[in-house]
Amino acid sequence: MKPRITLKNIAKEFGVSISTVSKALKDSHEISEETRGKIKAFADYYNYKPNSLALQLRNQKTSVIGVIIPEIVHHFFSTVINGIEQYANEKGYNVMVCLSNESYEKEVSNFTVLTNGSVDGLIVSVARETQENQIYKHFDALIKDDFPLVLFDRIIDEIDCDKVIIDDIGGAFKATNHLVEIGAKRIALITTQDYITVGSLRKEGYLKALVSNGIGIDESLIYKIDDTKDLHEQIGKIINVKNPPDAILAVNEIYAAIALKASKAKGLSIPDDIAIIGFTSGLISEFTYPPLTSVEQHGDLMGRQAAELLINRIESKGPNDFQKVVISTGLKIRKSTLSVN
Amino acid sequence: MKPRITLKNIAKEFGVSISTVSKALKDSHEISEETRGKIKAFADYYNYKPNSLALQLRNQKTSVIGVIIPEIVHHFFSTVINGIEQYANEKGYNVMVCLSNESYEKEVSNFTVLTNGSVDGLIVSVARETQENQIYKHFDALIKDDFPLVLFDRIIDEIDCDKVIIDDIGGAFKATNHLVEIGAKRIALITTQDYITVGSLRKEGYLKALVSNGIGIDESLIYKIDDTKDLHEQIGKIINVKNPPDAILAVNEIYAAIALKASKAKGLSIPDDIAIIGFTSGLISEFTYPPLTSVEQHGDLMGRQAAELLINRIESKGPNDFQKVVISTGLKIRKSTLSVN
DNA sequence: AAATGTTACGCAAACGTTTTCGTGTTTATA
DNA sequence: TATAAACACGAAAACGTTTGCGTAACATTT
Repeated sequence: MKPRITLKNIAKEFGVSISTVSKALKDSHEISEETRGKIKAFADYYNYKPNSLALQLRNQKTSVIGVIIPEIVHHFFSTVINGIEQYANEKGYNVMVCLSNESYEKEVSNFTVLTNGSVDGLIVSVARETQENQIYKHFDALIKDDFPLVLFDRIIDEIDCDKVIIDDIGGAFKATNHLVEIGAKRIALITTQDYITVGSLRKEGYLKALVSNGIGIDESLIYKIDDTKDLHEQIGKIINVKNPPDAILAVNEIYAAIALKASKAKGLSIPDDIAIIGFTSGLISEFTYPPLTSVEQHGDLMGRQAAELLINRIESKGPNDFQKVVISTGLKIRKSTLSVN
Repeated sequence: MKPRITLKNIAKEFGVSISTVSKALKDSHEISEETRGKIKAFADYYNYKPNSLALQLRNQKTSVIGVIIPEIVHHFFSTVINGIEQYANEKGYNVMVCLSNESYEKEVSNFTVLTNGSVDGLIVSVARETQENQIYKHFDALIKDDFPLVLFDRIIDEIDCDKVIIDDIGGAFKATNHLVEIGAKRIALITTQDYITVGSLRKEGYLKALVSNGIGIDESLIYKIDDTKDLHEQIGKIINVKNPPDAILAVNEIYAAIALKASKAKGLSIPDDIAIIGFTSGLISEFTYPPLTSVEQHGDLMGRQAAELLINRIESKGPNDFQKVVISTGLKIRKSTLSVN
């Protein structure tokens, strides 16, 4: 790569000082019209652009936001990034994305790299392993230094910072209510392991709805999927019993789609024999047969919110109280809960 | 935010020079065991970490890779980013993601920001608008300076740099052949506007397969979708005619899924009345009913390749010839082309 | 006793920029 | 004609780091 042209180069070219060049390029009245013209023409011709590293160092500001997420090949997270990027860009920030791959170690290493001055603030969704082990040292270090930090979706209550979450309880509540309304009696919940906060929150909403409808809680209808094992097998077992549930609430799109597939394979009719709702963020629900009723998560909005909180934090002088923003969900009703009759 | 601790702080604390501190922290033998110990303990206690901006400026290296893609809420692109991130990380690089949103202007502005010293190299998939207008000034500027650049998927032939592409021709060829093999006579192609390179390459493979099978080319079976208009309407028109095609090759998953939906709505049986194949990168194809046979694109691999080419370019001294790597596709056969009979 | 070697540190340049504060020269004012 | 502005520029510090070189003070060798 050719070395980039610098102020020093230009200065040498005209036998003037670096500061003269700098001022000339900034149209300072301190520099004569003549000198200014020459320098600007030259700089323009050689496509001079100030080295942003130097500027960042001098201004003690990078205008970069770091984002650490568990994975990127996941529709929900990409919509969030999209939202972050949109808002950040409007405000003149760039986005640096790092993946933890659900690993604690990787998350910590991302923290170390990003908080060494490369970014002005951090937006994080916690890795599964971190949630599992509950080791938050890397967060504590940031908090102690008042480093701008926003957690989203997979948050940690103990950490004192701005947070953005989906209204998981409300979403599951609405969905479960809907299932009750269409006549379901034995509503199964397909969820994640307990340490995944969103999983347990959705379970909470599910339980709340059952209670408020006077339906008894049947623990045997709550299935906790292990994401590291075969999904089709685990979910198949829920459907392939003598007396399967008459409705299913799945905490994500994949679980719901697999349950749908398994139900059809067993010859059950949907929604008449079994109604299915999934939390969603992707396009699958729309294209299954029948299409899946789903709890919509508005990842874009979540990303925008997170970015807004972070940038406010970065640019604010005084200490403000930390906020916890809740993004409400929508229930998109499709054929998997809508009897044609 | 609390100001971060620097070498200068530590130096002042112990009344030594900055260089002494720097050397002590690097375990230099030039510094006495005693001084070294004190300094390291202090630095450790206050969690000193060298400011990476300063290092980047000094070393003239950021260890950051810039990635510019048209959109991120797109399964294919997220898999590519995933691949890039994986490989980059293995090599000690970080990834900065920018979105062009298919806009020429945004792409240019991303170029400007990223090439001002923030990144060591750039991986780009060209925005639709740029392909449409064929204005490549921003690329030319980079090429002239030998700035490390890799194009992927949506590439520009005229630009002299490393490139990674999907074997679009081969993929479409294989898919079309498969359709012929299962007995299709009137194979429609649902593709994009011509200026989208991948679209026209896939069309090329489609045509090649027809020719090699001695099937006449019927231009009226080639449908060019306008992404800015209603997809369901445009694709519906293809199916809802007296004599619809008996097979469809769609250049992406969404087109294929919509065609499938429209066919079912019309009461056509799949694959017996109409067989469907889509290029894919997402999960939709797996969960439609029936599941869609698809041309798999291996975005992860593509990302890894792009990152590898770029990092080699960044780290290589002498000028090497530019490479064009072709990632081959797979044909995943599912029920949409597999008659149950 | 002189020469040499070792130890333990500091100085200063370099990366590229901005900006404050001089300062020498010219021009305008009293 | 002396004095004050106005003009046009340069020096240097600052952001935080690394590193080659210089050098005192002390230790060892011949």
